[in-house]
Amino acid sequence: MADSPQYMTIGTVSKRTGCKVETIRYYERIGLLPAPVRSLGGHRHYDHDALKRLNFILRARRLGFTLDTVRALLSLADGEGESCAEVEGLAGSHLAEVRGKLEDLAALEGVLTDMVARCRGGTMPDCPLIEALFEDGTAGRRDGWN
Amino acid sequence: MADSPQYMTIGTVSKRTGCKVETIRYYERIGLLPAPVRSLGGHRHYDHDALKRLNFILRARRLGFTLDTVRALLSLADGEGESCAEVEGLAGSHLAEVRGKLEDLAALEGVLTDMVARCRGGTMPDCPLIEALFEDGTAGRRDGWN
DNA sequence: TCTGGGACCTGTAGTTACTACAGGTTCAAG
DNA sequence: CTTGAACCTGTAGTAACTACAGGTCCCAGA
Repeated sequence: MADSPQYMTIGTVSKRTGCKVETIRYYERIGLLPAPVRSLGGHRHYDHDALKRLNFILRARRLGFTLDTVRALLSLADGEGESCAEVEGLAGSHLAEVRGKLEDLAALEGVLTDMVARCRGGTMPDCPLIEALFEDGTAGRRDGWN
Repeated sequence: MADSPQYMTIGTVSKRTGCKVETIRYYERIGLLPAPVRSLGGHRHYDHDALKRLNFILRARRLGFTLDTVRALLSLADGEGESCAEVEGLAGSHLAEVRGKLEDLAALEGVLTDMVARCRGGTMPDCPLIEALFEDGTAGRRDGWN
């Protein structure tokens, strides 16, 4: 509204969305954003729809959806498919995943808290935390954690 | 005890630890595991210390420590440093991270649950979940989520 | 003693979701 | 017309593995 009437440069879009310039180009490369029109010199010019679409992507990402799921969500939003039911399916299974991760993390937190607590006070070798890692004892329930 | 008296092949180690063969070789390549002795033909032969060390790594990974932190933990376990205090530092800051992620995930779960609930029943376009992603509304507090 | 095939070897490329260059071109203000 | 910030492409790096391809070794059974 206050910047430029008909188009935005990639830098402007970046500032408005908080998404880095390289990431915007990346989203275009992998086909999440359509290729925008270009200036004579080859600079990208974006319109408001592009901004809306990028914001959609960014919000979905913030909610933890993978880019593949975002792609699916976008094509549903674009009108392919029966929409609501499918969207609910995608969101539902993502939600299940999130709940699984929550459980794992909570368990992890417990074990770590324990370990750190046992550590308190010592300053010499034979650290109980190191020992705990060497001894057996199933801590944290499954892999896939970074 | 029941397998082979003096050495184990990489496959045996894999079965005993649940760690894939390729991952074991990977850990060796990046210097987390020492290079084992080799047979005349070039096959790796592991002893019990190697098994212990690998189990240490795997447990630390299950607790969500990064390989870099595991490396630090291992060198502390190997006797470099004052041990306990430093270990507590590493574990403590990891714990803080885990707690941060827990908070984020919990917030996420709330928003997703809401969205999915709002979706219930509909089968036509104008899905409220898609709408929610297009509209403004700060959902999920920070990035870094996959 | 020979042989078949499963286990092992190295080295490279793919995965996810970006980020960070290098080396060059364009745009717009002064 | 000149600067220099912003833009361009293309490639490589990040974490922590995983998955080949193409070849070699080992050992149990005949």
